[in-house]
Amino acid sequence: MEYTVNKLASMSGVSGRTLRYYDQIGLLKPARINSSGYRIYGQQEVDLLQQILFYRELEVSLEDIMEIINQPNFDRSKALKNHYEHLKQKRARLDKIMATVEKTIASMEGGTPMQDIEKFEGFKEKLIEENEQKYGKEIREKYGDETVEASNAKLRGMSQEDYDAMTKLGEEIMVLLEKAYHTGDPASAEAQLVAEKHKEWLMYSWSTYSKEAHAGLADMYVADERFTAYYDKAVKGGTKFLRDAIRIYLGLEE
Amino acid sequence: MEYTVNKLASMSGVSGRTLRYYDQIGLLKPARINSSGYRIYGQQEVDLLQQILFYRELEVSLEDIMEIINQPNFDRSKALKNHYEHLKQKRARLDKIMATVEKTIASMEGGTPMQDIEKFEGFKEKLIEENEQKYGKEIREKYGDETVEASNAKLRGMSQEDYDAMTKLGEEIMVLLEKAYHTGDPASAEAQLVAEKHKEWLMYSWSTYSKEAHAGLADMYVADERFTAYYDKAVKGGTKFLRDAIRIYLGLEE
DNA sequence: ATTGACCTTTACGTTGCGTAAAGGTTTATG
DNA sequence: CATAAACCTTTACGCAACGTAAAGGTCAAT
Repeated sequence: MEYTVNKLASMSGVSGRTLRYYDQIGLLKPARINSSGYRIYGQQEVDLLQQILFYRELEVSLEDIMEIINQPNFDRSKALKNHYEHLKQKRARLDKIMATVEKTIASMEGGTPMQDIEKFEGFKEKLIEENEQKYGKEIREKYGDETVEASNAKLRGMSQEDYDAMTKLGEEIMVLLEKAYHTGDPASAEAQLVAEKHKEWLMYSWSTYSKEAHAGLADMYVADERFTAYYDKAVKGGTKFLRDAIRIYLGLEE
Repeated sequence: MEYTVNKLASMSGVSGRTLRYYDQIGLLKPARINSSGYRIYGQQEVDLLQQILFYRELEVSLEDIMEIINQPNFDRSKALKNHYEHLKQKRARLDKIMATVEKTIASMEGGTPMQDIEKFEGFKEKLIEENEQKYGKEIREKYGDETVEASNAKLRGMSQEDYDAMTKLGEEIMVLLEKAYHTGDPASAEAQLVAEKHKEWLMYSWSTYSKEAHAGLADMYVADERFTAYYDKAVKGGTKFLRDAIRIYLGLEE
């Protein structure tokens, strides 16, 4: 039995375009081309197409399918295990997304305005990243992954009330920072108050607090333009001023 | 505070290209363009970008995000619920795929050659579809969804042994069909044997058997070119011959 | 004045086809 | 037997959300 494109197409449930495309990329060539230029497929091609569609169903890319079917002694088992890991990651990601969407819907039904939710989520992610930047590089080795993960977990699981309090504290810090900045002295009472509030603010997210971690974070604020931009919203140069105040507050300088 | 593209980019963790693209599609326009043609973003745009990225994280398409952020009284809750259903379907599909991959790997480790597995899966799907075509249209209403689902489940859960037996029987039918065809008579003993074997073959997949369903399936074979092509592999015209034999076997004709 | 670090626009590549458009071939019908 | 209907062909743009040059202005510093 021989089939033209659309015959094979309707037999197998794919489109004619798909078969021409498979021919084009060399995935499935017709058995021969007749005198009028028509593609003619035979039984072998039907079987091969079955194989291809099997892998395609599993979301294997056409490129990978080519490897699988073209190399006779290809390690299919290894390839599939590899593919399985991909799928697993994909599902884990999907699960996380779905959880967030669920939580978001719940918050909305609870009356929280959408804007706040977005900010909340966006901010939490930023904080986690902040943590990651600080801890990730130095502290992960020093204190182990558990400290970091615990901190991230604390953040992710933070209640709306805590978040509100934290946000308020954060805004307060910005106001106080601007005032303190105008004293011109990071050792001033005003500046030291900001440093203390900043520590308080940190406690919302950090599972454990240490002076060196706090000082390190302050340094990172100055080094990382994202944080510089954030604290400079209060006053230009505010980030550096904050760092100095913190270092004095921690007794690292005078 | 004002930011150029790459400033905002490194602040928010996206690329400059992304911001230019968002500008291009009208998702996020800069606050203004300076005299040199540079894009300048302000605080409002930073906040808006935060919002956009929040939804992007949830795998909402940029097109949908535009709707969400551009229409002030847009029903975000409804949109998110809708989106959640999408994600649910996606995960269900992923789960099915992963189950198949797992089963495939297990079979391979059990020593089953890959070819057989592929054929097995491909064939099962074909059978399920076959069931669906017949049952889906007529029987779902008559006998209810349960009959159909039971049948599909029976197929999907079929053991390798049953499958092998079924395959063998299927091949036997093809051979017998060709022989019977040459008698020229669908009422001949040979043809009636084919019809009986075909019923036997069906029993592997059907949860319940009825004459009318069998006759209906035979009609569908003739009507659907995929099945016509399949049975005509034995002999050209074999499908029609098979249908006639079955109808006589069932006592619907003489 | 030149270098280097920015910025700009234009445009092709990615994945797996869908969907015309323009034109030759085969089959069915009047 | 002519012509229409039903096939087949190739070429090529479109899709989502950017990545990645390429070619060329602008700005700050040396």
